[in-house]
Amino acid sequence: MYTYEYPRPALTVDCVIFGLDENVLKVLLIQRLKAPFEGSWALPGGFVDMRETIDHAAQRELQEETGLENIYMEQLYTFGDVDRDPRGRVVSVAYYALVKFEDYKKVRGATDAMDAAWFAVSELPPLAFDHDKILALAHQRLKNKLRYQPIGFELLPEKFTFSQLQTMYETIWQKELDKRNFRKKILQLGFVMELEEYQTGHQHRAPRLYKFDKEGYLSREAKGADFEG
Amino acid sequence: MYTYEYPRPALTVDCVIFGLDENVLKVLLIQRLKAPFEGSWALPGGFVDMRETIDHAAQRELQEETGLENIYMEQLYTFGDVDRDPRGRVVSVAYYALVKFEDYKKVRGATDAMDAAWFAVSELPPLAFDHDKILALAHQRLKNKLRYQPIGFELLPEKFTFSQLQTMYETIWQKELDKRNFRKKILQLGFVMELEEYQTGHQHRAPRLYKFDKEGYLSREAKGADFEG
DNA sequence: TAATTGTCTTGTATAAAATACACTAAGATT
DNA sequence: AATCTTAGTGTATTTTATACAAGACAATTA
Repeated sequence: MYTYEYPRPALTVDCVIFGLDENVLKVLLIQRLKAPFEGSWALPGGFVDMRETIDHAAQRELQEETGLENIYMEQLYTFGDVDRDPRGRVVSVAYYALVKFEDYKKVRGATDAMDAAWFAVSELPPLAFDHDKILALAHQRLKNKLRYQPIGFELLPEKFTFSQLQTMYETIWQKELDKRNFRKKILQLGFVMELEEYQTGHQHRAPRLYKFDKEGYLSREAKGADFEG
Repeated sequence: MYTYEYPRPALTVDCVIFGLDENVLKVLLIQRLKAPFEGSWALPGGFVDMRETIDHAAQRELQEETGLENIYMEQLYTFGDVDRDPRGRVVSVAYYALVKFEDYKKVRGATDAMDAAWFAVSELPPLAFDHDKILALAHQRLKNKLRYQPIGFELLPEKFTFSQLQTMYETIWQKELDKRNFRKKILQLGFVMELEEYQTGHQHRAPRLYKFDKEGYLSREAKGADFEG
């Protein structure tokens, strides 16, 4: 038992993990093992330990509930409404990340969850707590972030075609893009490197493969990829 | 005394309040009344009560320590390193806002602080805790936000001249702008309304006054003031 | 009242970036 | 060889960003 002079809210973390399955944006959910919301689907998450940073808590909870390890997540927002948890006052710091769906396609419910599974963002089950709000904000942020930073490469295999890249952008933005202009813009940004390899095995012309050009990206960033001034 | 089954971090809020004094970007600090860091300058802030949202806690603490009331603040980031507070584990949700410096020029240390005062962002005293980190992040965010949203009008009097507006942008961005191009861009954005009034009393041509055009801004936002696609 | 001072206000030419748009190329299959 | 399907490419137009200099006007002073 732990005693304090003043009452303290409990502190949790919640993780919004996005992945791209073909052309569908999905999110990783767990099925809750305990009350409240027993059996409901929810974002992976849990209580922050005293001896870990909140970033670490997010990583740990994700691992414990879904098995995903070493996922770099970014802090999203802290949710602190008074009645967001029926157990009492619980403040939750939300994180989000993009992962390669292929690498984590088969998730199992790990230690602290009945089950874990991917759901299309457009067809979600009812979620526990205020997790629908958290997820909506994360989706919003994802869309914005993609504009300025070359995240999203994390969603693709190491070598990818221009079609795959474009489809990813179209999926996350929910909008069709022109092939030629898209190619022009991406090449101009210098985020990708052309490879001398082609993706074969389909019944049509073999598309060239590309990979993310980290150096190109960083040198651009150093130059100051600023928009205004 | 309050007892819990598991230990809990304490939860605080901290507020970064920016104001523009002539051409100098300033931030509102308080001088701490108690240990730790007694007598040090720090961001206004304090513990979250059980029956208030974290947003409310930020407003309340700001009021209690500086007297500023009804300031709309935006959540910035949550700081959760293990050793950021010598008293033990304390997680802090940071908020930031812009206020009209003129309206709050004379701050007093209110109930919970020895003193409160404005400091130029470029000439800060040593700060308590990790408040330098918080402030740096807030400044960063402020600069970015100004690009996309017409905040900053909160920093000016209701009626302002183009010079004042431009000087504000130059101060926050720390960069000189071309007068003609600046005027063109702002007018094109439709954020301001021309008034039939002029600012007199100086020994030179009287500049026209403008005010923030909320309708113009909102209609633009509805149209989708998007940058890409 | 004419000249001076200091800021306010305005336009145009050029360069860069975004957009719209349609055909040929090349594997795979029949 | 013909067909199917996706890959790949260029140009003209519009929009936006940038660079840049002179006259307008109110107040003050000679």
